[in-house]
Amino acid sequence: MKLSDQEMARKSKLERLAQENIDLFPRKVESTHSVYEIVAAFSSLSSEELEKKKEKIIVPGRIISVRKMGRATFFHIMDSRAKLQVYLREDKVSKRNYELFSLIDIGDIISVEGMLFKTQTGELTVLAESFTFLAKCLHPLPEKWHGLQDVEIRYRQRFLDLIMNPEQREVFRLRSAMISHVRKFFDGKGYIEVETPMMQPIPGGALARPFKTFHNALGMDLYLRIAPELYLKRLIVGGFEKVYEINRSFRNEGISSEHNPEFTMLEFYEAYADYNDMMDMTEELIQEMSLALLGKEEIAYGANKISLKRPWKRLKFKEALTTYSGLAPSRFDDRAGVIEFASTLTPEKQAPSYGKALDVIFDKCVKESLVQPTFVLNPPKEVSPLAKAARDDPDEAERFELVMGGMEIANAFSELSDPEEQRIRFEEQEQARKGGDEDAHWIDRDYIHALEYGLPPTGGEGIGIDRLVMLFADRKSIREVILFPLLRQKE
RNA sequence: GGCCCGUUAGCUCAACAGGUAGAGCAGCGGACUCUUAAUCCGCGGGUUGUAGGUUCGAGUCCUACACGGGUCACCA
Repeated sequence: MKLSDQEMARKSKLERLAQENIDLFPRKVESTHSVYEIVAAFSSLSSEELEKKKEKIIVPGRIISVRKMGRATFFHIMDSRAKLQVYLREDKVSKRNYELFSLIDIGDIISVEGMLFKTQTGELTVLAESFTFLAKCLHPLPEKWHGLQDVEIRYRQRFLDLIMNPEQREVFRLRSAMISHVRKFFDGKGYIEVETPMMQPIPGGALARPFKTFHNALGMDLYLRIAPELYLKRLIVGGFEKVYEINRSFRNEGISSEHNPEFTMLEFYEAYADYNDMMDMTEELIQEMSLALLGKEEIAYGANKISLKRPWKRLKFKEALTTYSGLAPSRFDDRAGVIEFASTLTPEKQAPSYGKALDVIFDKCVKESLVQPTFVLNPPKEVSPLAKAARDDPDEAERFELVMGGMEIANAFSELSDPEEQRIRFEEQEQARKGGDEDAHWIDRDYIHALEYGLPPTGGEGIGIDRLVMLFADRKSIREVILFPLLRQKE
């Protein structure tokens, strides 16, 4: 790897530091505060108050800017949440140490010991008495004014993105807070958090293509899970009334601004509940989350404002089709015509049936129109092999999809609990699979066996956490809310 | 996978119609003890994504490839 002139300069400074007998990789640094803690605790104090306090602090951080003026230097250090100015004077730190400081570059990590004061412009600043070298940054940092813009570098070298772009750090801080909120919410309702297999002999719980792997010792094919659903329902059979899991699922499909091959899903199941209860709980969870983390019930998403005020719109799947698809309601009576129409939307794959065709039309023509949170109720049963049939129509499923900002955020149903019907539905899926539908559900006999021990009436739901973060953080690409999104290998 | 767009110094970007690749920041040297996009003086830094082609001459035109973005398809 060829070094640039700037990298050579940094490397030679590192060597000179080594010659000065400075520990280049110290094991531990004592500190009294983080940068953020200092800013939070002392910013509001006046010069006089700081003077009186004589607070001596030791604070570590990364140098992000330097302004040298002869025998004095101002620079800023930062931590993940704040930055702090340091004032370094030759007469305070000794001539030798002041010269040593010239071996330190923007990007290096140091700790500074000194007293706090305020400059003439009122900025909280550390008057340094000494500094300790903690780590060398061997590459120049991106430009201070524009930061790092190149999306490819931002994703491939996320650490650089995080160093340079504070708003990006905030996205991931928000993501973390959202996940904490989810846990608090369910723990508070008496749910227990569980972990179910990510490697499964039969990938179930959703209609999607899996990643395949192999266990050497057992000589056994395994699949990365496409959903935790069937295992969570086994736990309901086992007697846990309320379970949730928040973790990764994997789908071997296209990558887009709404799809990453591995993504984080919240799934929760509650015995003696149905999909109506799930709707109430979803509204409550997301609305409270917004109030708690964003301080409001309305979120800005691109040019749109999304109101999370309850209750949210509830719309029958068929109504959604007739209202938003642009097709006259009467056209939906012509089953062959609907299949024909759906096929024009997906020329590479003919919709094999009426239910599938309706689903295609919903995806292509309806979803993007639903910006405000909308529960789309009762989609075709045939695309919902794990849901109970609707109470008033045997062709519909007792299921909803929550659509928001044009994206599907959640999917829930009153769980199918009749083992015999489940077996028939699996067999129908098997037929579709044989007919070339690679996404059709596999037959999971062990799951049917579990159902035979009795699954109580159960409501269950999955929420796409990444997409929810996109909405809360106002990001248009799922890669912006996943720390390390999958990219093609370079070279 | 199809189509469109992009790839120039460490970073952010210029370079008209094909005619010696530039700027700001960053870096290096110098001046400067309240600066904060510090300021002032000087200097270095490029296989223009890769490989070919057209041309007297290619960052610029053509072809292929790589990577990224967008979009459609596939898919939640």
